[in-house]
Amino acid sequence: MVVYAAQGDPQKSMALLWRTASPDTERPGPKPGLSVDLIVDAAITIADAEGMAGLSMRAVGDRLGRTAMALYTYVPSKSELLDLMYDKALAELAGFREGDGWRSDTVRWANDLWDFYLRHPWVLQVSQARPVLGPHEYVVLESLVTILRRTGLRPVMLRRLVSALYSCVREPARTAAESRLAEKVTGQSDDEWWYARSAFLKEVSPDFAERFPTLSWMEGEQAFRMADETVSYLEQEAREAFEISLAVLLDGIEVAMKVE
Amino acid sequence: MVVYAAQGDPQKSMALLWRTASPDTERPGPKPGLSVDLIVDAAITIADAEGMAGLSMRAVGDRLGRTAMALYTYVPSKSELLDLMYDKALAELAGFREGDGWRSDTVRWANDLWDFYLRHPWVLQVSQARPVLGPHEYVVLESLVTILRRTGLRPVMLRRLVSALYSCVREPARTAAESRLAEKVTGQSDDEWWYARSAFLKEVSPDFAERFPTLSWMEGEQAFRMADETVSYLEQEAREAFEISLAVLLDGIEVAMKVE
DNA sequence: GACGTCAGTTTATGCTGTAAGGAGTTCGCG
DNA sequence: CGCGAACTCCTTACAGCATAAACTGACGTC
Repeated sequence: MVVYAAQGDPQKSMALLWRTASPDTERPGPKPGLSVDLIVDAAITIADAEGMAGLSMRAVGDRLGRTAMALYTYVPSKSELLDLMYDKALAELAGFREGDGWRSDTVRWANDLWDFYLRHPWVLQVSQARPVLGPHEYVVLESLVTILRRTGLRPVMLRRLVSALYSCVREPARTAAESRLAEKVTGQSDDEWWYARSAFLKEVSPDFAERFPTLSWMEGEQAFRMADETVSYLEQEAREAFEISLAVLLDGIEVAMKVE
Repeated sequence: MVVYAAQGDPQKSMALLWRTASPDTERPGPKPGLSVDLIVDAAITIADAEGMAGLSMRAVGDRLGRTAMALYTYVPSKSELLDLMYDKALAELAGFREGDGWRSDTVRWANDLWDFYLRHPWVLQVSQARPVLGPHEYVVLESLVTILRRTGLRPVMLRRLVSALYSCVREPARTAAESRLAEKVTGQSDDEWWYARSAFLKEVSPDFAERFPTLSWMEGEQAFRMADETVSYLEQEAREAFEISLAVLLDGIEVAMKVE
């Protein structure tokens, strides 16, 4: 399921994301036993392990030895919590350093992003429409734009390339990430799953080769689903789609540089 | 939220998807008042209008004048229903006819897919890991492979290109689709939303320009968010990302053709 | 008319996010 | 010191979700 950015008071959301609140003077009442960061960390741990479907306020509370309602002291709603999780996770990508040239740097940036998405598959379920406007989103963006600025292309073009680069990482990463999660949750590997299904495919459509001749031709010549031992065939395909899209996009940038 | 393919008995799922059941002899008991197709159509109508979040078994039942439980006579579970919805919606793309050349055909194919995703945004929430193995998925795939076969590229390369092409449509389409849905659900346009947020962005990070100099440079030179009247700025950007990715990918294919 | 089969309903269970209200702790102020 | 305000955290409650289980009543065949 897709999760949209929090719909609450924008001022408070932004203050929480950028951590500009905290007067932190001595105040009456019992000392806080939790903190926003503790809660966000617990939530990220759960989401990494169980996926977005396993992330409930009760689950986060349990992990911290509290009830679900205790969290609402620190965080106004689940959707704000998700924004905070998203931003905090992105902090992992904040350490990017520029290297030799724009092309190799872009490849490195894209690979870091790919790895990040596979570490935190749930991040891909946070909607990009109405994006989370947290600090680390901008840090990651700043890294990429800094790299690409060296191409000398104009800002208009750059903005489009940024979107295109994100696309070519995100979509295949989503497939790969969902594939891993499905294996964890169902206990069945992709390859097993595919093997079971494809048997029934022949049963249910015995004339498959006549109905889909070109498709059958394309699939027919491949070495038969020789998956590597640790990574499913489907995930390998996703990875290849990512690499080819990226390579072609980078070639396209070089062409654009010569034209301008 | 992402929705995974049905986990039930694979044989029954496949039979339902490919409609190979229906002995349809005269049987005792009351005449069925509904049918799988009626249910699937109702569900698609709801999902188109309200998004995946608005799609519940109760909602589908209500629309057909039945209770939620009545649906279970026809469909084993909600997740099977989703598979059926997915496949039936895809049937809209089944009429593709080949035209002049592989390049223009691919552009047309990609544009059809883009329009399709914007008509049925929820389709993008159906996971591609463990894909729905329904007939129309294969029809669409067959169309694309038939087009690309004319490039003369080898099957291994073709398979990668197919993935890459899907990626470059799906990810930006997802952003555009979610943007439209967010407008419908929240009643606030993307542009209004952005305007409200960006005000607080300056408040919460007054040193934005110093922290993110390159980003500020890139954004600074643009004509200030002059959105067209019907389509939000964010959606325009998504559309541009799609077009540029596609163009670059097609150029890449032409290069590959010369190399082989 | 009895019996088996099936459409569709009602009821119930265990989830979800979160609103409302209350209990108990700790501070500043008089 | 004592009081009230502020604060954390809890219990309870509600609406909505998918769906299991048991039931009702309609229909065809014997």
